[in-house]
Amino acid sequence: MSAPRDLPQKAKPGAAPHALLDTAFHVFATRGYRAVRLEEVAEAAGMTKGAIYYYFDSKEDLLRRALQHRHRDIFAEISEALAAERGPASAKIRFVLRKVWLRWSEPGWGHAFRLIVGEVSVEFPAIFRIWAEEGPIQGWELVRALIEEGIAAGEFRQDVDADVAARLVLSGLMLQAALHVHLGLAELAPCDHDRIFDSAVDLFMHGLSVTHQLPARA
Amino acid sequence: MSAPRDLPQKAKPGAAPHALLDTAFHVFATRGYRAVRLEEVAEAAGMTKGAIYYYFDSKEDLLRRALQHRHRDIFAEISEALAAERGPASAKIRFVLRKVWLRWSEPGWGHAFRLIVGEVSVEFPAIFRIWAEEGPIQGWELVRALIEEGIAAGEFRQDVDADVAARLVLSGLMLQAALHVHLGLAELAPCDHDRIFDSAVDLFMHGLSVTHQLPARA
Amino acid sequence: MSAPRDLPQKAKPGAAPHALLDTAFHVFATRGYRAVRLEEVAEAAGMTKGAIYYYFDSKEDLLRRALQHRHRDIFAEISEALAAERGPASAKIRFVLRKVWLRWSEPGWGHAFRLIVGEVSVEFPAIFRIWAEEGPIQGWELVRALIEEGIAAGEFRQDVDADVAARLVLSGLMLQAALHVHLGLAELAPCDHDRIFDSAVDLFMHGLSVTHQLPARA
Amino acid sequence: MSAPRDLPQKAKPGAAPHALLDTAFHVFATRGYRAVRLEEVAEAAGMTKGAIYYYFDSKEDLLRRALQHRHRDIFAEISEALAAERGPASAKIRFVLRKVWLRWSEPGWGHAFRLIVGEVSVEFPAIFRIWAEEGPIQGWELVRALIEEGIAAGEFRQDVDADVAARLVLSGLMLQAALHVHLGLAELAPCDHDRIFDSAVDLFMHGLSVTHQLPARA
DNA sequence: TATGAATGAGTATTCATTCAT
DNA sequence: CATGAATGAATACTCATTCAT
Repeated sequence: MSAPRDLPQKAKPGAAPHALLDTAFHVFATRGYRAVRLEEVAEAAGMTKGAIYYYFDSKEDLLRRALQHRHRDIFAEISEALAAERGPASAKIRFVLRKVWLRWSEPGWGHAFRLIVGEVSVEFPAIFRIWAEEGPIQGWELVRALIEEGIAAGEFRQDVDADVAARLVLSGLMLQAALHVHLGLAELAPCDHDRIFDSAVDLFMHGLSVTHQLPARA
Repeated sequence: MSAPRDLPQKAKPGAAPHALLDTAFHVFATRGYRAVRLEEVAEAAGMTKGAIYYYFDSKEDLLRRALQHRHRDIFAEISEALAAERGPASAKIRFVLRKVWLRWSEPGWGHAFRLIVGEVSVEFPAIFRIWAEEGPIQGWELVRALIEEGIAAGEFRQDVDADVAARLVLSGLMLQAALHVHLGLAELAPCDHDRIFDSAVDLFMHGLSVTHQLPARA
Repeated sequence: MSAPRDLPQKAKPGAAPHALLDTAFHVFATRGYRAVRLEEVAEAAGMTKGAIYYYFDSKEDLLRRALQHRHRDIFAEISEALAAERGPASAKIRFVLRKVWLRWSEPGWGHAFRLIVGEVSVEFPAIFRIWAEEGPIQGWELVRALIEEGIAAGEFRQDVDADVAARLVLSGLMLQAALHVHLGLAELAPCDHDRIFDSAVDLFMHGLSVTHQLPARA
Repeated sequence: MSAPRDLPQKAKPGAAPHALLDTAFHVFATRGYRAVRLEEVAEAAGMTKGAIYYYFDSKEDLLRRALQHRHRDIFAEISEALAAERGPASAKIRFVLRKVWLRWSEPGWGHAFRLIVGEVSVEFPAIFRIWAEEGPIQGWELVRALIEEGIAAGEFRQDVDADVAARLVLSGLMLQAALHVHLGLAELAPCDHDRIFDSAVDLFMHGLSVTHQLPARA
């Protein structure tokens, strides 16, 4: 699936564009849309430039379709899966966060993040907008709803700002995934992958919870 | 910084390159390093391509210096400022977070983030590394230290994972600044700028605080 | 002409290439040999590029054969028809001119003229030469002979330059047909189609005729 | 002026595009717009491809400007020169025809004709239209007016179709120039250059003149 | 026969870089 | 210092041609 693809093999006719899209996405994400020559994409896909132009109108067209093809509306999927979940809001939130953390930790995701935030956002703003709406924004709304559910149930504090809370935790995990897992910060500032998730969610849940603030010691 | 550059001829250092660096940074950040032609940078700076080559060796050189020039070691500055701060760890953390949030909210910062994460990370990994070390990583360490100070002082829970907590809150605020403040998400999912900060810090402080978990209402 | 072509496999000669040749000729003539892609020819002919290569060796081969196929040695035909004509030279000339004018007025002829004069002349000079010899030059000679017949019969002036006269009238009608009838000048400078022929022949005949020059009125 | 240009020499700065336009026109006219590579044009102009793109946006742009640059509104010039002419309409017409015949006999004109009729007409119809309007059509009108002047003066027959007469003689001379002088027919069907003009004009004048038709001998 | 897929040499175009003035 | 002009290597894209099926 998200495997880097073993390139040299002959692409089956008919399925060729499919494999091509995966390869193109991978190459663009890894090396940069602008920085990579179409010929390199072709080579990586085991074909020649001409073949790409048989299927796509231009480099831009290839990128667009590659993005569409790779695009999985993760929060729509999660919403569905969530419907089957029972239990308190905190459990549901934990469920959601685990799902996204796993997805964002998949190999290649960080490069996709880089591609979209770094290049698509300036070169194809319309595509960036779609990503933003179906990605982060939808995520914020899903989690915000769950937090509000928890507030209504008395599980979380009345005065929690559900919207901002959702934004903070998802943005935090997303950027951690991008920087730490994919962009090399794991080597510069090592931290166990599971620990990041567990501690982050713990902290987040503490922040939401109904509490008694103890008087400061001093 | 704005070093005079040792060039064969009588190069009068200073003024001109200074403005050029700002312009170059702005144009690269806004429109993309790869996507923008040097001629456009020159035009934006009110000179011609040739003039740029009087000051810089190449487009890459221009980018490097522009990044250096714009780079302010924010956490070093904050560390210094922090030295004068009295009060509990929570106050110090709030002080630090406010500083970074304001800095990250400055116009153009989000584009710089885009430039660095999106283009520099793949094209000039060494520069990216420097940015990472002096930026996020240093930030994480500064805040982690303050959290540990709070833990030691009994102000925060003993079982808080200071490292991850620091990562989460800084990553969260950083990506919020980039996406929300600069990359257009403010229009797609409006949220007041100050509220994001205030609510986020509130949530974070709650998450750290020593608390009495009340029995669930039901 | 529509020769079966000796190809390695069991090539069923005939029908298909015939239509193809017509289509190819039309497309090349209308849109330009160089400017048109073979794929467009194929599409216009209701087949695919590959099929064309079953019948023809190359784009050039297709053009050659299309030209041959469309080529009708008009002046040879006219010579034959002329043999049956009785009457004075002027009548024969009128007969010939009417024939060529009608032929040159046929739809598509102007584009063929364009193709041959505009593209074939520089890209395939040998083909152009054949066209010139069987077309204009043969025409000039045919008409010149008729004029000389008229001169010998005392019908035309002794001092008429039969060669140049033939050239002038045929060139004039030919370019009028090309420009006026086919290349759009009819809209920019309207003139009735039959009138062009009738008046032109009238003028020509007056020019040839034995006359008494009257003294200028003033 | 219309000299083929001695290419290797260094183009003076500032005047470069001027020489380039001439060269480009020459190369396109001689070898075909579509058939010629931009690099060949550059080479012929003593520069490199890049330099052409410094001055022109595209190959098409170069052609357009080259056509404009070379374009001399011959009939406008002739109209002016004509104003100084005294004498009967026949003399004026002879004057005009001589002018155009000389112009159309200039080296390179036939190639220009080929370029415009053969390629420009199908690829850039708008430019072709302009050429048609300022060339043939304006010529027809000028000569038609002179013929009408002659008719009014009693010099020419009342029943001459001035419009068609003008068309015929100009088209005849134009195509003779193109085919005979420039496109190689002079070798296939030799005819003295001056004789073509003199005999053609003689014939034309006879055709226009007031005459007494003698009874046919038979 | 005919097609869809693929090729690769060719071509227009771009753009970082150079340099005489 | 600065510019206009020019370069040429790189790159997107085209299209005649091939070929397995």
